[in-house]
Amino acid sequence: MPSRMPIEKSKHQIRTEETQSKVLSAAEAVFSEQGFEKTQLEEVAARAGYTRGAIYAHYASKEDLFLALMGQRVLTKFTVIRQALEAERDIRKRPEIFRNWIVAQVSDHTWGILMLEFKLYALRRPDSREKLLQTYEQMSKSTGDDFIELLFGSDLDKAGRAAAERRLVILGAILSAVTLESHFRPKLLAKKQLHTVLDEVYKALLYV
Amino acid sequence: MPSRMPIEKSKHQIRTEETQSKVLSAAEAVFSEQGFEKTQLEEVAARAGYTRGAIYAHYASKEDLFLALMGQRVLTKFTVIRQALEAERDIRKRPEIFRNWIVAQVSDHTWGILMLEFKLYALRRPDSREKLLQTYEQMSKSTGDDFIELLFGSDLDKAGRAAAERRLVILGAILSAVTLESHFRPKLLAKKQLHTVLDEVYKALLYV
Amino acid sequence: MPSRMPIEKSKHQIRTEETQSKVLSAAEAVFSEQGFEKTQLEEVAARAGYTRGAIYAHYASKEDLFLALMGQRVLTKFTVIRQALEAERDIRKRPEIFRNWIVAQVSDHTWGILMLEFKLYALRRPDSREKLLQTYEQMSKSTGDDFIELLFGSDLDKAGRAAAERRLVILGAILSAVTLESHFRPKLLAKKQLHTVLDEVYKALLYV
Amino acid sequence: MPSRMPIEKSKHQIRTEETQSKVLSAAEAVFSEQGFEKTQLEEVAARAGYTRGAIYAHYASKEDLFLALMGQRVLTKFTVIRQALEAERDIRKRPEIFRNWIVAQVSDHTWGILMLEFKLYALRRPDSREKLLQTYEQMSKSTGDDFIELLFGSDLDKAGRAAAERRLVILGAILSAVTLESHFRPKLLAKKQLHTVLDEVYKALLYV
DNA sequence: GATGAATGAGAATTCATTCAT
DNA sequence: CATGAATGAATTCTCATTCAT
Repeated sequence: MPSRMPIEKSKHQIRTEETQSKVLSAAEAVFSEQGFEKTQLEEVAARAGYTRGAIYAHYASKEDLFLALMGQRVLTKFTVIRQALEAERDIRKRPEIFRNWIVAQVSDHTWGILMLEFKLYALRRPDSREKLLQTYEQMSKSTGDDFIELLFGSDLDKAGRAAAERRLVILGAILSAVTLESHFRPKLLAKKQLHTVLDEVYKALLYV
Repeated sequence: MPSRMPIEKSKHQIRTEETQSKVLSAAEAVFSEQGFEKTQLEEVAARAGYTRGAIYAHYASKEDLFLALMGQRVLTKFTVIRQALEAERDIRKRPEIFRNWIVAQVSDHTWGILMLEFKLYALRRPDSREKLLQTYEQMSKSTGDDFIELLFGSDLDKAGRAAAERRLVILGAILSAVTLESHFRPKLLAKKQLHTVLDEVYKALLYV
Repeated sequence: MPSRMPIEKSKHQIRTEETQSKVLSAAEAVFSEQGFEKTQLEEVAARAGYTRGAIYAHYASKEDLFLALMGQRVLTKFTVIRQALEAERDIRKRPEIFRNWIVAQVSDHTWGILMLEFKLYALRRPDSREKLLQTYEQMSKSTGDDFIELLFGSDLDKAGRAAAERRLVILGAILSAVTLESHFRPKLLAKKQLHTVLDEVYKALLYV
Repeated sequence: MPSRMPIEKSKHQIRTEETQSKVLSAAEAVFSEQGFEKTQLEEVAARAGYTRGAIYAHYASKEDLFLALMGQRVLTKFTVIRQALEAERDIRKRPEIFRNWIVAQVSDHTWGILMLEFKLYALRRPDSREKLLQTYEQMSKSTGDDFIELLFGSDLDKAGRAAAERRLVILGAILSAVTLESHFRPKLLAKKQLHTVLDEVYKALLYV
C-alpha cells in the first residue's frame, strides 16, 4: 500500500517504490510463465535487475510477494472495470458491459490458472490459507458492496447483495476452471465455444 | 515366458490383484488427505501394508499410480450413475436424476480438488500432460457417446452430441472450481447456497 | 566348473549347463555394453530368456556371475593362445606369436575396460577384493608356470619365472589402460599408433 | 550488477576463495579415500566445515567439483616438475629428472586410481565424457607444446612433438594401470619391482 | 530349476530463507 | 537498500537380493 504522505516522498521512498514496481512486474511475468511453485525467486530477482536479497528486503516471503502482486492486480482490474461501468449512466446497461468484460478475461489465460494454483497451494498449508483468507477479506471490504451497487444499483437488500456477490465470485471460479479444462480438451473447448458457453452461464447467474 | 502351470499363475494373479487393490485404496486415502504433490509413496505403501518397492513393482511412478486410481474411480462412478439412469425407463426423467447425482458430488470435496491439483501439475510438465491427455481419451472412448445417448436419447446429431459432451465436461470443471472456492469463502458459499447456484448453472447448461 | 562325471550326465545336469551357458553369454554381452555397475541382472536374464531368479539359482550374486564369466573367458583365451604356441615347435619363435596375439587384443576393447572397472569396484569393497584375489590365484595356479615354460622354455630359474610372470601381468594392465586412454585422446591415440607404441612396450618388456 | 564498493567485493572474494580452497582440500581427501562414486558430498562438506549447500554454491555438481580438483592438481604438479626441469640448464639431463619424478608418482597411489575411476565413469556417460574431454583439451593447451619443448628441446618437428606427447600420455596411463594391478598382485608387484619395470618401460618409450 | 512379488538401502540436487557485510 | 554466501529441509526411484510357491 503506497505511502499516505504524497508530498514529502523522500528519495528513499522513490527508490523503494521503483524497486517494488520492478520486482512486481518481474514477478508477474515469471509467476505467469512458470506457476507459483516452480517460480524461483532467483529468476524474478534477475529479471528485475536485482539479486534475491533485494526481494526479501521488500517482501517477507515468496508467498507475500505473490499476495502483493495479487492485490495490485485486483486493484488495477477493478479500477478499469469500475471506470467503464461508471461511464455508462444507464444502470440497466451496465451488466451487459460487465458481461463483455468478464468473458474477455478468458483470454487472460494465465492469471486465472495461477490463482487456482495458489489456492490449491494454500489449501494444504494452514498459514498460507489464513493469509489468503485475510487478503480476500481486505479486498472484499475495499471493493465489495461498492461494486455490487455500481453494477446492480442500490435497491438490493442485504440478502440480495450477498447473492450478487456470491454469483460474482462463482463466475470468477468458473472462468478459471473452464480455462484450465480447455488446456486438456483443446478440441472440445476451443475459444469460440468457450465464449458461447460462458455467455450462457453468465446469463444464468447474473440475470436471475 | 508364460507359466506352464496355469494354477500357479493364478495364485500370482490373485496376489497381484490383492496388492493392487490395497495400494489403490491406500493411495486414494493419502492423495485425498495430502494432495498429489505432498503425498509420499512411503506413506501410501505403509498404509497398504507394504514398502515403497512394492508400489513400484506395480506402478511405474507416482503419476502412474494416480492415473490408475483416477481410471478406477471414473469407472466406478460411471457404473453407478449409468445404472441409475438405465433404471429410469422414461428418458425425459433421466436428466433430473443426473442433475441430482452431479450436484451431490459437491460433497465429494476432495476428489474434485485432487483432480484440479493434478491438472495444474500436468499443465507445467509436458510428459505428465501427455499422459493425462491419453488417459482422458481412453476414458472418453469407453464411455463418451454411449453416455450421452443414455442421457439425452439417440436423436442428437454429431454437433448436438459434441455440444452435450462439452457441457458435461464444463459442468465437471465448474463443480471442482466452486468446491475449491468454497474453501476460501466459507460464509458466502455454504453448502446450501452452493446447491442452489449449481442447480441454476446446471439448468442453464443442460436444458438449453 | 563343469561336472567331473562325464558319462552320467543326467537330464538335470544338461539343463543346468544349458542355462548357465545361456546366462553367461547374455552376461558377457550386457556387461560389455553397459559395464559392471550399470548392468542390471534383469536385462541379463531377459536376454538369456529367463527371469532374474534363474540367475540366482546358479550364481550367488552379480559379482559371482562376473567372476564366473571372467574364469570362463580366461580359460578360453588361454586355450587358444596355448594351442597357437604349442603348434610352433621352434621355441624361439613363440614370443613373436605371443606378441602378435597380445597386441591384437587391443581390438577387444570392451573386455579390458570391463576388467578395469571391476578391479576398481573390488578395490573399494573388501569382500569383493578378496574374491577377486582368490580367483586370480586359482587362475594363476592352473595356468601360470605352465604357460611361462611354454613361452620361454623351461630353463628359467624361480626368479626368472617370477620376472616373466610379472611382465606378462603388466602387459595386460598396460593394454587395458592404453585402451581406456585412447577413448579420451582419439586423435593422439588412433589404432595404428597404439599398435606401434604397444609393440615397443612389448619388446621392452619381453625381450630383455 | 557489480558492486560499487570495491572493498566490500574484495571481502566477498576472500571469503569465496577461502571456502573453495577448504572444499577442494576436503574433496581431495574424501575422493582419494572413497573413490569418486562412493564419495558423498555430505562428507566433503562436513570435513570442510560447511553443509552440502555451500558446495553447490561453488560447484554445480559432484562431477564439476572433481574436475575442478583435477584442474588444480594438474596445475600444481606441472608447476613443480616444470620448475625442476627449468632448473637444469643442460637439456640432455632433463629427461632423467623427469623419469625420476614420474616413477616417483607411483607412490601417489590414490590419484592415479581416482583418475582411472573417473574415466571409467565418464566413459559410460556422454555428458561427463564431453566435460572431461574439454577439461583435457584446456589443460593440453595451457601446458602441452610448451612442456614438450622444455623436456626435449625445440628441434622437434610437428610429428615428433605429437609422438612425444603420445608417449607422455601413455606413460601416465601405464602408471595408473600398473598401480591398480599392484593392489591385486601384491607379491608379484611390490614397490621395488614396480620401479624397475617402470624404468624399463620409461626408457623404451622416451629414449627412442 | 524357475518365477515374480516384495524388500530396503542409498544419495544428489534444488531453492526458499537467513544473515553478515 | 542490496549483496551473496551459506543453510538445510525435502524426496523420488533403482535394483540387487530374498523367498514363497
